[in-house]
Amino acid sequence: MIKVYNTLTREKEIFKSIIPGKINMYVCGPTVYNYIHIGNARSSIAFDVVRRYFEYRGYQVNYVSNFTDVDDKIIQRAREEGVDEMTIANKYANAFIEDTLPLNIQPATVRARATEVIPDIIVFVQDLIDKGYAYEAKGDVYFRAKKFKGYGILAHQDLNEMTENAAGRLDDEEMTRKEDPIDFAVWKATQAEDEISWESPWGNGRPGWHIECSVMAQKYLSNTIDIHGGGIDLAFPHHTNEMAQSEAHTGQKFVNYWMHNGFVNVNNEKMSKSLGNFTTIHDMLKHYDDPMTIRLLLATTQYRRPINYSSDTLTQARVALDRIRTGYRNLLFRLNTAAVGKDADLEVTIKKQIAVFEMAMDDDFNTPNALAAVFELVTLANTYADNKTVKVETVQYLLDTILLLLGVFGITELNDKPQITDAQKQLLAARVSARVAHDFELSDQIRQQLSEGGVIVEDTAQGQRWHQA
RNA sequence: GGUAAUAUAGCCAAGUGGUAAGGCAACGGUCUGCAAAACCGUCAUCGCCGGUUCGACUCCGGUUAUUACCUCCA
Repeated sequence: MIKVYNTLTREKEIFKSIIPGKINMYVCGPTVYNYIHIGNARSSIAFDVVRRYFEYRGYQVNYVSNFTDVDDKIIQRAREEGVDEMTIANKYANAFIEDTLPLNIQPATVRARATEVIPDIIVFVQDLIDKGYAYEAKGDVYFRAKKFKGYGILAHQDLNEMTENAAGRLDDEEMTRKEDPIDFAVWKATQAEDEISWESPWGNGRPGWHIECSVMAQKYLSNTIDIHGGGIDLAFPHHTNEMAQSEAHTGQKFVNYWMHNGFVNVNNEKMSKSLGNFTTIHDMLKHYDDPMTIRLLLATTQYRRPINYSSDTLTQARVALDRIRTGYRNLLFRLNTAAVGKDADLEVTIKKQIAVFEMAMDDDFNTPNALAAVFELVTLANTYADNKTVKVETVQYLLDTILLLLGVFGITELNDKPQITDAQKQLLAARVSARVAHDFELSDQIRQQLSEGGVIVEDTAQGQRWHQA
């Protein structure tokens, strides 16, 4: 029984999919006008973990995410760089794909793009007009927010105050177009001749922000979807508006479970493109060669909580991951010297930790508690590996279990295939001989030499063990 | 101003009405030719003030601080 915190109800609810065994989820992807930063990555990773856990639990997950590839910021960026909008959009959409690959984020089942669904958007908007939920004004089309019952409840905002706030921001010209300051654009008239645009019943224009997600969620999933995810900042206005549009359009509930991840902070301030205090994944990957550390770092905090990003927390995550890898390797080394059979008692203990892991993840994806269970298994692995005799089936079971559970966090490789030179192989062999001969001076010297070449040698009761630094 | 969230050891971070998981760091042991790795042990009374309760860190009220959202933003 999996419980999911639903932003709409502000409660953890028992999860039940519409179709048994299958899940339709939509996660808001980036507006592609810049490289993604760690905050954006957190969102992708948080929902990747959600997806992987559902898959671990046996669900078939249909995961749709989008690129919003037409938008004010893209147009502005194109202006600044003197290129057309699609050049910008394609560049950063590709960068997103490149940057998320090393982070081991599974590709969406469908990766949709706003510009690919313009005809669907136009149909959608026309329907809103036909139903009286939207109106055209000088080429723009606005949604009558107050006509939609319950507008604003997702973000728990007071309608009157929202209206006041909105009014304060609008200029006179906008006020004359909008019936109500709180109304939002579902279609925007083209502002300049050279701007990207599509023909529509309301003249040349482009989609407003929000509408693309409503359209794509419906087109690639269904009228009612199980889960809709995104950063907490999207609760308002983005998801609020999506919900209003979609439900006005279909007359059905749009989303059963709204999930929102917390922010990544830097110095206790949110990391954001507008504040300029962001570290892009693109840059980070250039200077940091162990992207799995990011995945572990994010797993140490529950997805709804804010997380502070710093070199300290990153280092701690790196060390923690090393501990897991070392334990895994230590046990893996015993595979060579394991006896046939299994240790039934230990397997019972392992199963207990699996249960702890699952209980934690069932509770709204409590990765910190789940991770604690993994660490218990690592300690078990190290302790077991220290035994005089170990049984091959149990060693393998423990190895498989650690990898299986970490796989839910997207950490799917713990022992990168070591690559050593023939010379290093010979040195390792020579060192074994030296130790047999009790020539410690020579063996220490060889160990030093290997270490300089990045091969770390350790001596155990079962002989010489080595790994790459 | 409105609406929320958060406040737990040096750091990161879970958690329950009955005396605080896990990781990092630190300290002390064990093992080891040495080293490394590992294992064992030690290390907090939960922002502040009240209240409810036999008992609260866990509920209620207040207070302080921090952060976020209130149409750029994951």
